[in-house]
This record gives sequence, C-alpha cells and structure tokens, in this order.
Amino acid sequence: MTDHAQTPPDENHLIATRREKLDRLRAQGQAFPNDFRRDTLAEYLIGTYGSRDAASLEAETTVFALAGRLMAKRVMGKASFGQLQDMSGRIQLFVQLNVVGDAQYETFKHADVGDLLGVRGTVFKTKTGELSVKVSELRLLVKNLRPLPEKWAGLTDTEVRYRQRYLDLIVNPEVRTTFEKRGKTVRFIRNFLDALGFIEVETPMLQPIAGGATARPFVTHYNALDRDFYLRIAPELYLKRLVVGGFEKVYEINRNFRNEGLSTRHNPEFTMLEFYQAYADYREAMDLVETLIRDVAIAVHGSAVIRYQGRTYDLEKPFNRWTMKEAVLRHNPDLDASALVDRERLAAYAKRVGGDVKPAYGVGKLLTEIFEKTVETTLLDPTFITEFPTEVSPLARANDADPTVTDRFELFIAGREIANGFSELNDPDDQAARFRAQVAAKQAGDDEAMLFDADYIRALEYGLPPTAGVGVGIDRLVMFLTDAPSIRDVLLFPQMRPEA
RNA sequence: GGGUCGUUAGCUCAGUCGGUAGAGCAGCUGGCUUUUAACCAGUUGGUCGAUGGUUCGAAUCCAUCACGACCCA
Repeated sequence: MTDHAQTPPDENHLIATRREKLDRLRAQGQAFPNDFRRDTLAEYLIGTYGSRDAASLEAETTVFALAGRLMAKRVMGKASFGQLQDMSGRIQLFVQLNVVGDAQYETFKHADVGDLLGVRGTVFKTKTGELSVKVSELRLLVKNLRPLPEKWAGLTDTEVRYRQRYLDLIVNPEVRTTFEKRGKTVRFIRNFLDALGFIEVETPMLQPIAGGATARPFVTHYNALDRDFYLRIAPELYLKRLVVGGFEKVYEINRNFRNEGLSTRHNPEFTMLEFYQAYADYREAMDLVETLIRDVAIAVHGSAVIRYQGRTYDLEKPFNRWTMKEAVLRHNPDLDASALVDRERLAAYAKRVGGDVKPAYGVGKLLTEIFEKTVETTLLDPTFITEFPTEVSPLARANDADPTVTDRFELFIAGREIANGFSELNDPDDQAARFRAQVAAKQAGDDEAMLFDADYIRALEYGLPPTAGVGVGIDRLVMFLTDAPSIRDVLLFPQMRPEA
C-alpha cells in the first residue's frame, strides 16, 4: 500500500493531526522501523527493583531496553513523565531534555498516548517513591493514528469492546487477565487428562452428517465434491469411532458450531472438551469431572472457593447428586411420584410452567421440559443431575434396572449446564433404533433431531467397548472461573451482527 | 421472535417546557526539570445512529429502520 497520503474525508482532525506527524516521519526515513530490540519487561523491573530504596538504586548503572505503548504523558517543561505498557505491565518513564537532547525530547513532547516507543535507561525512584526508568535514549517505533479512549473513564461501550477487542485489551487490563485465565484453564485440562493417559486428537469440523447432539447445524458447500457439508455440532460420534479403533482414552478440545440465537450464554461457535474412557461408566466419569472442576479452579484461581457474580461457591465440598425425578419433585410440590409417569398430568403441568408441549412428546421429554423450566436455574452449588430420560438421550446407554432412563448426568453450576456425560450406548441395534426414532422426529418437524449415521452403526457393529463419555463447555467453565456475566466476556471475538 | 433501555465531539457524559450544541479528558499553541486523573493560560473540534413525519422552529415529539445492552421465548 503506497497511497498513504490519501486521507479518508470522514476522518476527524485528531486523526488528521496524527497523520501529519506520520507523514513527517515518513519524510525523515523509515517510519515503521523494526530494528529496536528490548531486553527487559516492565514486570521484571518492578519485581527486581520495586522494593529497593531510592538511595540504593543510585548505584544501579545497568541500562535496560524496553518497548511498549505509551499510555500516559505528563510534560513539565524540560522534564517529562510517561507510562509505558508492555505485555507484562506498566512502568513509568522519566525523560529529561538535558539527557536525551533536543531531537528526542521533541519526539517525546509530541508523542501521542497510544504510540509505540522503544527506550533505554536506568532504574531509579522518584521523590514520591515510584520506580521509573531514567531514559537515556528514546525512539518512536510506531505512530498511533487513532486516539485511545479517555484515560480515566476508559472504554466502557460494550459494543466497541467486543468489536474492537484489540482496543479493549490495550486499555482494560482485566480483560487480558480473563483471557490469560482462559488459556490457563485449557492448558490445565490438557495436562490433567494427559497425566491420566488420555490421547488428544482432532476430528472433522466439516461433516457430511452433523451428529452427536440435537441442534441445528450450519450448512456449507464443498465445491470439489459439489455437496453440502455441515459444521460440526459435536465431535462425539467421531471420538467413539476412535474408541472402537483402540484409542481407549481419548479427548478433543475444539470448536463446535450451532445455528442458534445469541445470548449471554450462547455463541454460535463455542469450545467443548469431550473425553471418552473405555471400560468405565458414567459414575466414574462423574467422579472424574468433579475432580477436574475442583482442580482446575485451584490451578486457575488459587482456591476452590470461587466468587461468582456476588455469590460464593465452595468447590471443595462434594457436589450434590440428584436424579432428575428427585430434583423435579423437590422443586414442584404440586407433583408426586405418580404424576411423573402420567403423560396427561405431566403435559398439563409442563404447559403451566411455560414448557414446550407437543403431541409427540412422551413423559421423558415432558419431565425434561419441567426440569428445565423449574429446576435448572436454581442449581447454584455444583449439582449432578442423573437419570435423564431415554427419550431425550439418543446416544446414552439405558439403565439396566429402568430402561426409561439412561446412565447419564449433567453438571450444573450457578444455574448453568457445565458438563454432560453418560455411559455410551454400544448396542448397535439399539443405537440404530434410536437413530430411526430421531429420523421420525425430524420428519415430524423437529429440525434439531438427528440423522441416521450408517457408518457410526457399522463402527458399533465392530464393537465399542463399554465406555463413559463427557462433554464440558469450556466457555461456561471459564465464565465461572473469571466471574464473567456474559459468554462474550470470555470470547475474544464474540459473534456480532455486521456493523451498519 | 417479544419486551425494556440506550445511541450527542476521538473517549466518558450533560442537554430543562420544542427556541443559536455543552463539560471533562484527549488534541493544538505557549509556560513549567520529580509528575502521576500533573498544573496554569489560550484554543480547535458536532451528519445529535439513519430515514420520514408533526411544527414557524426538532438532539428534544411521533413513526419506521439499524446497531447494542438486559430480560423473556
């Protein structure tokens, strides 16, 4: 791009002024140099010298090279202060005319907050005791053309924060902390599973049949094959194929895509951990999940006692474990055990509590509706709900004693589903029958129902070991660990409508 | 999809009953060699989200639309 002289007519005078400064830099030579090398981060200086007193620092003659973004500037005649921010934090700069000379002092005087600078200098403490760098050399490395948000109130407009996350990250340090914690969370989970002998794999995102969950997929087109493909809604069926193939402990952490609405809890692409362990059942999986959640909290947060949105959660205590029926009865005194098997009464009650009621719904689906409407958001302390109806669990193994329910659990924390796991259905004929029921539901108008995956059935016919599988919503887990009220706060670039 | 609220200078926000568009910060000019929301003096800066309507006159009232936040489905 060489037409830098062309300034869009809608730019304001602040940008125009900075472009003039840039034009002068271009005229003087390389305006975007890449030959300055730093050897020190702000955090290192603060950590190493922050607690030393002013007198002892006077003997420190080491010259450090730092680079970063100028975040504040205070010019006082022939001496000036600034704040330099790098990836580790901030440190104060002290620039004096009689040390750096006219040219560099002018550079600093006319620098804008937001410019990227390289400086060399020694450490000292000011009268007020702030560790600072006495600058002996200063260079402008990149000219900032767009003014940063105001220094005191900062950037609060949520729309701008999400759309221009880079700006949010520059001016709101706690945002950076949130995403560092997110990275730490994922890394901890990988280490945790690796240590238990799990193998991490990657399975297709582009799938000819979007299986493994009940959700509407995104459709795309593969030109070379002239065929529609789907962005995956879950990796589940592929991971279980791998268990058939002998990956007896396997996991994947990756993106899923669901063609649903946007909300504080939903983004169309989100990150899911799924892991599968052969020769284990859902109870062992629950124990593993409980340990994982507790340990990840300690690793990321330093403690198993978490403050989330004003409420304290003690993950050290054993998680609650209730069956879905127990939970529904506990929260709905108008219902008794006999009502839970009476379709008419359940349908009437589900309707009363605002649930979706359709003629095709059996008692299991109706019970689930009532659970979602009356119980889910009340499950604040970590709670496993078990015995999900078979009707709503097309991939889970039916319970040996009561085949109307499955050996399945979901974990709720702060009223939100965090994990979902079950003993896998490994009877190929039962699975084929459940796929056929899903296909029938789809034909009856349920556009979230599953399709028949013949290759998956073929894989089961080779023999899927008895297996437990779990999915953990990473975004919701990170929300909880970072005290974030909205999923958008834990996604670097949350989905937004295109700008007008 | 529905409801409520919001959108005014680069940022954060005021704007009365419908009567010439405001502040702080940032910017620009000058002063100031230990400041830290530096300070002092002067000063520039507006498609009031968009479109249409009511009115002598609209940031303000009405309608539609766009985008966002929160709640609900």
